Amino acid sequence: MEQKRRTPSGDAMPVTSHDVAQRAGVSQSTVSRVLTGDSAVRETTRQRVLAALEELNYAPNVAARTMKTGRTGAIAVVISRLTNPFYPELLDAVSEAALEAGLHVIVMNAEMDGEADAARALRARSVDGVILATATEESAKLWSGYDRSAPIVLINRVVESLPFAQITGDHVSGSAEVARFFLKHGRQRIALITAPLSASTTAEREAGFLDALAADKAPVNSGNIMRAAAVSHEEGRQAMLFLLRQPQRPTAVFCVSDLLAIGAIDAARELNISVPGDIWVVGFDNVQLASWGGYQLTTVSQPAKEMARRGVKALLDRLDKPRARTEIVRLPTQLVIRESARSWF
Amino acid sequence: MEQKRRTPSGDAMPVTSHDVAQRAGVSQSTVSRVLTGDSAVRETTRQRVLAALEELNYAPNVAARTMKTGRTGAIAVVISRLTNPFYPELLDAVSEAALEAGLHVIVMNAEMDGEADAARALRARSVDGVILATATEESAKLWSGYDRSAPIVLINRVVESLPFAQITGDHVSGSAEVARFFLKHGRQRIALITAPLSASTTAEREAGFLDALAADKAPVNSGNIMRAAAVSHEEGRQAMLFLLRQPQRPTAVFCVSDLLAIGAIDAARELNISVPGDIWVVGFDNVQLASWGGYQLTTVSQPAKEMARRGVKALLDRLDKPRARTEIVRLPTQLVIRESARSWF
DNA sequence: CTGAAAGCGCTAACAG
DNA sequence: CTGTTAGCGCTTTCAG
Repeated sequence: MEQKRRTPSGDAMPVTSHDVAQRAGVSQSTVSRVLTGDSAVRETTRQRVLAALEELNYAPNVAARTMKTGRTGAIAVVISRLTNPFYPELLDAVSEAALEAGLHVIVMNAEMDGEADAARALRARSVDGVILATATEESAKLWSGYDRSAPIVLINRVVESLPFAQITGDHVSGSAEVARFFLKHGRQRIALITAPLSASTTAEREAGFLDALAADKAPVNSGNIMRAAAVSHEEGRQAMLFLLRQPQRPTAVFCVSDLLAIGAIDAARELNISVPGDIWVVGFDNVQLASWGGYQLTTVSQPAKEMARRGVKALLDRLDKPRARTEIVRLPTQLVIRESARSWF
Repeated sequence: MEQKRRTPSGDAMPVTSHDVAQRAGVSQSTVSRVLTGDSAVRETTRQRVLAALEELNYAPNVAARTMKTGRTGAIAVVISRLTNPFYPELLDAVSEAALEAGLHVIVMNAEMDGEADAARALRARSVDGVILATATEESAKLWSGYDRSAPIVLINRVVESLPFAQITGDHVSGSAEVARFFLKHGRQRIALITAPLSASTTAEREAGFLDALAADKAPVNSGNIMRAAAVSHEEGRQAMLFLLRQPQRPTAVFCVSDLLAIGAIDAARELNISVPGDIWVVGFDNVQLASWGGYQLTTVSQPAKEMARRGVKALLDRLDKPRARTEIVRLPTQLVIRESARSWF
């Protein structure tokens, strides 16, 4: 057994490829060759190196490798607080896809200046690329220094003015489907609980819904459009309380997010108003919770897994061939009918 | 305006401290001094460097800095899939605490070999430390090479055989409180929905509950102890369906996790059995969802924020003074009474 | 106070 | 096939 190298204070020094080389009786570069595996090494020496690697429990110093290769093996994912249950699902999906590609995921919080942090990380080369899950028009100036060849991808939300690859759901048609669903079942007084327009997802869902209704000569009464200050359970609840206390209360409400819809259902519950007996409630996202007995929410499902998978893939493509063209992809969405909005015959 | 350096293929080269030095008319080491700020620099030259820094939009290369300083500015957090809503809340809290400390968070998925990945990252020096949120006895061998001075901290779950700092909740007394709550309100037939014992949280909650009942001469009938194969809505639901179909069904159930409890409530709902009229249901964690109208879950609250804050602090302490002693801290928990288990007088 | 110079550990030419 | 060598960009002595 060799003597471990030690600092003056007695700490064990980390094992370097030099230590491995010494132990295997080869040069340091041969160790490197075995590690990277792209250059031919005689099988017997390879075995010797492999053995030394194992015995010393060696792991290459990532910082040193990064300096040479320019690759860190990590990507930043900028996402909102995880209080909206759609985001954990999306983050999980991104993590899984990244893991498959051998990449580490650094999470940055959009509400805590995460986008600026990600921009800094990219310039500092501490990540190979960035996935923006919650970009807004506000983001545009932050990324103005980058062109389509930059390793940046948007998922979930879209920002048309940005030149990067973008993967989102087809929110317009998903919401239009909700509108037609209401009309087909003769819902007369229709309401909308929406959110700030800064998120493209919200804007598209709102437009898709309202336009489809207007196209059918059934425009929504402007008094029935509630714009929540944020996407949260409490905001959905408050908006619904307001709607339900009107003299002529609506008979169907579309909420641009499941979280708002769940707050809305809870508001109805508080007032002893039956969902769907007295009022239908529909959400958007199809989070896990939407399928559980407490809510049984009719909603539009978004392909979060697919979005994540494609986002990571687009990022990897960009790293390999920066000049390939970028595009905005819209994945199909689908109405999922459950108890919160359905007819019984 | 200076010429940007370019690669042969025409890409803009990243700005280095050399570029900044040249522009400011000083040596590269002076730029470094200004950057690190620990060495005195004449104010006028400092200003000149600062200006150049700004103009070139410089960001120091993290890999190069890491090589010199040994610090990466990132920590790994190993956590389970985010499908149990307690974990996003915990991760959010950790992220926030880490951000405050100027650290990036790399998320690793315990179910996808995240612990091994974290161990590798630590040896590769791609992270400064590791927070294990979902460690089990299984983890022990992975970390056997490390002693108390290693930058590793456990939060949420505890593994006694590990020598690291550990921050958890007082699950035993929280669960005992549930037991006494049941007894005080005369609940006779008491059941438990628990989970695999590999998680210390589960083991402690289970023991705390059962021991408190036994101490009061009200031991739980072994037929009323359901051990779910995993912590999920579906497992909670199935366990509850079984309990409710017994001839003498229980009048109170404690679930070792809110997610199980929510599944249990949904099972009761399916069978038209009233909660809390026919049966009380209590969970553990106090996730956000527990307070919403669809479940109104009585549960034991855990200080996730505090756990995260302390975990990050413990890690930072370890980095600064590796020899300080480690300990297992148990933060207080608290019964939160809501509709799923309460009496009306 | 400032510049010159030595490496951190690795990869990738370049010579044998 | 293998060893020698030159840096990657930064921090930190060491000399002025």
